[in-house]
Amino acid sequence: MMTVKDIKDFNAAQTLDCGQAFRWKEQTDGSFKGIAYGKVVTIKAEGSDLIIDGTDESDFEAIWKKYLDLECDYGQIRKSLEAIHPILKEAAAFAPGIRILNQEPWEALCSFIISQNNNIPRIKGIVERLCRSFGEQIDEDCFTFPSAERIAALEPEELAPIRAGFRARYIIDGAKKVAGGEIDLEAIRRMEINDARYELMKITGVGIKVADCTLLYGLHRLDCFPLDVWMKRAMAVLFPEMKPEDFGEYGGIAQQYIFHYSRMHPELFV
DNA sequence: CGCCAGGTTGTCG
DNA sequence: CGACAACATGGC
Repeated sequence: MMTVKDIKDFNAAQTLDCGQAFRWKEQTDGSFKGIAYGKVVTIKAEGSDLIIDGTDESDFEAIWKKYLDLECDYGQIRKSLEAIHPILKEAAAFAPGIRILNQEPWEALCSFIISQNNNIPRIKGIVERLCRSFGEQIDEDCFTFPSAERIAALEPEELAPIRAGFRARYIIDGAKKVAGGEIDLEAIRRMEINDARYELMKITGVGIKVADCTLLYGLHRLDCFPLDVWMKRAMAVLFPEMKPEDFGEYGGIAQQYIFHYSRMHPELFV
């Protein structure tokens, strides 16, 4: 158990249930239980403190501090974003505790391949079955996200039980290219943004949007601004005069504020 | 039943 | 080049 005192600009629900990650489950007490980097933890806020159950100082320093992006000054970033547009200011004020997670790159890539033409509850279900079927069991009812190597060895029919539909062969193609070294996610992390996109789009089933989600959520490229159906609506209705690049080096964080704000206010788009 | 969901692909004109 | 159906699956 670890307590992080006096934490600012972080809210577990806003961060873990805003559509950037698909494996965190809200518990009856309002905490969130999840798995990353092979470890299971439960995260909750108590007043201005952040409590992480199932970890210790060493794992916190090695994993969770980075995973939750606690080293980044979101107060400062939010202030700079708020100056860009009044509606962005409103969206940021609506969920000021959102942070962009540092997810495992392959998990982010695979999860967003699954996300295409799909809805969030069903994405969560497919990811859950994927982990339960092919991940490593950590404890009762807890499984890791299966490695690219594990998935690369499967035939499409073996993925049928997770009910990913037409995405099954995309998942396997991605796994083969990552496991085989044809695509080096850590090298992509440091590439110029368009080269990075081009590399990821060598995978069948990865277009610009899945590439940008992988870059933002898996490789922490905060300037990536993924445009899904919600963001396209939001841009057309709320920011008609703006383009993604106008949101600057922290556009990805702006995108997450806007995405969450839009999903919580569907009446804006009827 | 038809439409939609954090899209992408292949195929037309 | 741009438009558009098809792609599995499940909820409404």
